Amino acid sequence: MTALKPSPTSSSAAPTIVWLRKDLRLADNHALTAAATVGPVIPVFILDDVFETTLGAAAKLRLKLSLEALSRDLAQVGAPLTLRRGDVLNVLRALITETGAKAVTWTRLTDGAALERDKRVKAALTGDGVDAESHGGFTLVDPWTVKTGAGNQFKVYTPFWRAVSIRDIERPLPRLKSITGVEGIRSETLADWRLDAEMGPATNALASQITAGEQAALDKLDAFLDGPAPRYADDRDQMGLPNAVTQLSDHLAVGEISPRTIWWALKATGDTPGHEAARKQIVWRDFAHHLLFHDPEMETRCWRREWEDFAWADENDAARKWKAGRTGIDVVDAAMRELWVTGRMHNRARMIVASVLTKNLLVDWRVGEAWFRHTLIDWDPANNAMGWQWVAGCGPDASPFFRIFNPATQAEKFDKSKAYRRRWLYQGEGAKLYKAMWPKSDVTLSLETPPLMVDLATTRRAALAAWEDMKQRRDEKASIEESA
DNA sequence: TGAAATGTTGGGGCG
DNA sequence: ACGCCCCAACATTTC
Repeated sequence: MTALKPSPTSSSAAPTIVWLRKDLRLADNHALTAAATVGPVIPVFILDDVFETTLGAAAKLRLKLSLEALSRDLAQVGAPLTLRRGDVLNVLRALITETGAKAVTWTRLTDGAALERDKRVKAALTGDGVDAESHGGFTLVDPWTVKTGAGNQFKVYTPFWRAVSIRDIERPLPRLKSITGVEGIRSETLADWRLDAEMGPATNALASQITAGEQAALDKLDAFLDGPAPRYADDRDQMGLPNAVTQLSDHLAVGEISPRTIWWALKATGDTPGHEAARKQIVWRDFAHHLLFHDPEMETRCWRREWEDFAWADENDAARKWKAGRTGIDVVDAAMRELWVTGRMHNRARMIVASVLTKNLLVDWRVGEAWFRHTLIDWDPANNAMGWQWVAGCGPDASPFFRIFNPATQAEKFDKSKAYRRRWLYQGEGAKLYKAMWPKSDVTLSLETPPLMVDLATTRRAALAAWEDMKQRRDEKASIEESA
């Protein structure tokens, strides 16, 4: 992480390639600023296997919209975005040959797939004699720098929050107003990438629900600070108040806004319980990346490994009904439609639907994780894996399996006015959007909901029994090992 | 960032 | 006035 030095041998410095990935912004972008400070810049986005295989259908569409916005923004400040598809190392080496670039910068990612790739790229470029330099900023703090008093990783959120909140969080860098670019670099065409292909006929409907780009993110942040921020601690759980939350999750996922920008904007504008609750949410995101960094298998394996023995069901008919929003549990079906139509879901609703899938339906959390990955525009590897495991009971923090949400009780508490359910069910605005998106679906826009697919009290008891079973098998296994 | 079951308490109706 | 019972409200424990 040494600072780039201007080339000592020529007055016109060699260009620097800025390899953009999930930092699609001009403000508080250390990789971009470091490069722009020393000479001409070649911003490049490379569509590689990691993007192609990790992103779901909705996230790919979201990425497309973000790249459109970034492309406009970069052209406006003088350094047009280059698009290339292929193996990252091949693309970077080709660009270096074409342009005589001497350095590559990027913003670090620490999830498993990206980390593997980036290590390989850094080693190879360094071997080539190219200055390869990674920068922080995707999270508030680098995941490996937060340690307990004993020097270990954190496994519980609250102490992690305390440790992060007393740290000196870096102040965001100002937005770059002018960047020296390089002329005549071949770029592929975004449309050719067909990033909307997987959304199929729902593409336009979903796109109409998205406001992409750095400016949109900053506008939403301002709107939040000017309005609901002081009441956020109480109102954030109210599913019928979509404007009580920041709505920044999809912007964060592609890096159109940095968490440090949000952190310092909250610090600067208020000291209410609402402002603190919002900062806590940003730190949850850091916590997720902290956990994933220390357990790179967390996306596919239970964080508490002993939970691999739990008798989860694989994809089944119950799971398919859950995905389709046909469970007969009104708040669940409403939430699953919100997910389809907007590519997002209220945080409280995410916990409720996840609890129903993993506990009342006893379906493997990975089925839900995969569905969210497919449908969320704000999909993030760490947030998604942590969230699902947290609810399923096999994840971190004090969330034992017997914390089983009662959807009816949750709806009564967090959708008392029924505004959320009305919006997404029956004749609500959201329900109409859903119907327009899936004209051939069997969803009727009537007051009728399907019958409850399961009895909540019975399935609750069954889930607790399954948990007892797992514990018993674990104990038996332990005693066999002991006697052996 | 549960929910249900169980335990405790205290006020009021009533004999 | 007093004890008894009922039960709502709240607290604690258990799953």
